[in-house]
Amino acid sequence: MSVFLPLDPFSTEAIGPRVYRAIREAIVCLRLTPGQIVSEAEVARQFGASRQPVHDAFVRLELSGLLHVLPQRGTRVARISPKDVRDAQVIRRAVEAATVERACALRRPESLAALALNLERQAIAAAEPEPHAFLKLDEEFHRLLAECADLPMAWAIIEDAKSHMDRVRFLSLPQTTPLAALIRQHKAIVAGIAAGDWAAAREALSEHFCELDKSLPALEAKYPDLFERDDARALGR
Amino acid sequence: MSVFLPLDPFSTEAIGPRVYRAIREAIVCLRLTPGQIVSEAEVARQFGASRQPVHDAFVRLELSGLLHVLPQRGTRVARISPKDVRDAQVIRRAVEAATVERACALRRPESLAALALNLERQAIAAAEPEPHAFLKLDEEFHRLLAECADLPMAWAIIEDAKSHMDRVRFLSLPQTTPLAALIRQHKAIVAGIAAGDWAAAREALSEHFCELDKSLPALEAKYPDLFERDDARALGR
DNA sequence: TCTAGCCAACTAACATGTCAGTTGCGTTCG
DNA sequence: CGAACGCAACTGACATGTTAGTTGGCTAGA
Repeated sequence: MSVFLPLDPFSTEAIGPRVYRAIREAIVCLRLTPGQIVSEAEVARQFGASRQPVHDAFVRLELSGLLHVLPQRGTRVARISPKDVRDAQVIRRAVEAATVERACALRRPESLAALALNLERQAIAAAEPEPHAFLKLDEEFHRLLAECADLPMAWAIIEDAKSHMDRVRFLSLPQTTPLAALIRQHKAIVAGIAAGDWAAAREALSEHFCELDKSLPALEAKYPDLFERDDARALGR
Repeated sequence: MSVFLPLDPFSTEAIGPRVYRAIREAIVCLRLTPGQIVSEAEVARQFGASRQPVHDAFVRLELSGLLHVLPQRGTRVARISPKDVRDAQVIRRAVEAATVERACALRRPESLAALALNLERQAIAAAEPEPHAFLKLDEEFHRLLAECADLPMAWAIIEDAKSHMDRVRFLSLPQTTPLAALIRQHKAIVAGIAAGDWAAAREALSEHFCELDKSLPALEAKYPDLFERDDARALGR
């Protein structure tokens, strides 16, 4: 049993992007452990593909900061770096605020309808014991926000920042913030956009980012091996 | 005579990153024309390297939106897209504002000293007829800002956004904004950070972004072939 | 003249071969 | 026992071979 979701053998999509998404998903969902060593050849073997598409994926994941490639030595899944998580949050807060601001200015009816539909689905998914469906919808929600602002570049950045924050969220899944609060904030954001009320939307968004920081120190104490130490960059440990 | 700066044959740095930088620089400085077709094999030949490092560079440049790769068909230098330029500006404004805000909070003496030194050099470079030195220092200035805020992620984003804006700037080089105004804004930003006066720094920064928009329509009319048309994505043209 | 079809030449995607650098583990020598 | 050496096994970087998909031009047929 592999840590990667198997590739659909009937898909006509190129292998490269599918391998990339599969590896990324495994990292963000912590099925690839922070700090774990991975090798291009070994991962290629697991996918039944050649090293080339895996190499391309590694290049992209290194750019996102999810992998650390040490030339001629090896590659490891980036440990969770509290600084990186906080920095990603700063970036995301700035970019997503600008996104919401523009969404307020545009108020695209189709995108707002898509957001409303997504909100309904969130309410349903929140009732399930399995959090996976909700997390997927949460991702979709923020993608739709960027679409609503007609800012695809913003989504690329938010997606990257989010990946670092999501690993922490996955780590704290049992004692996570009640989903009801998140949904309430989501609804307030959409309401703000629909009303063209930037201040309200911005306020709701900024609440959305407050939770994470509090849980970080406890998690770091509980799972020290998954966290980056400020010193020591050796391959060992 | 090639559009690429030749690679230093004595460098011990890996070929990949050097090829990447050389291609990127050629695109941003418009020595590779927007819309121009490039091929991995041909570029590799020009560098005297294999296709592999060029391929890796293409992957990264496509992610930045500076290249458009059409699978099995070809790759072309992205035309200047007014929407992309404006979107990049929105992103950069948001991220760089957050950067300056944090720089104001940190007020790192070493980074401020480096900024001060850079400002002096800008004043000297502004006197030269050749704008290249100044543009290099401008790039350095914004990198130092991110360093001052201890936000390396922000610099990666700003660098990407900047590349799209810089192509427009290169296009308008003769009738560009007087450098004196830019330097004045730079000084105001640094003064604001040094004083911990976020409002002042933010104000100076936002002036910094006002120039570009005005020149876009005229440039688009003057060089229609270098600009993205909203329709038509065919390889021809 | 126009059209349909074939084909050569190109592309990037994918696969694999080769290389230099790194590492860790034995072994050998002090 | 411990330090130094050497070697085998690994890594990703780089090189190159192979393939499928696209394109544009030529030609055969109307």
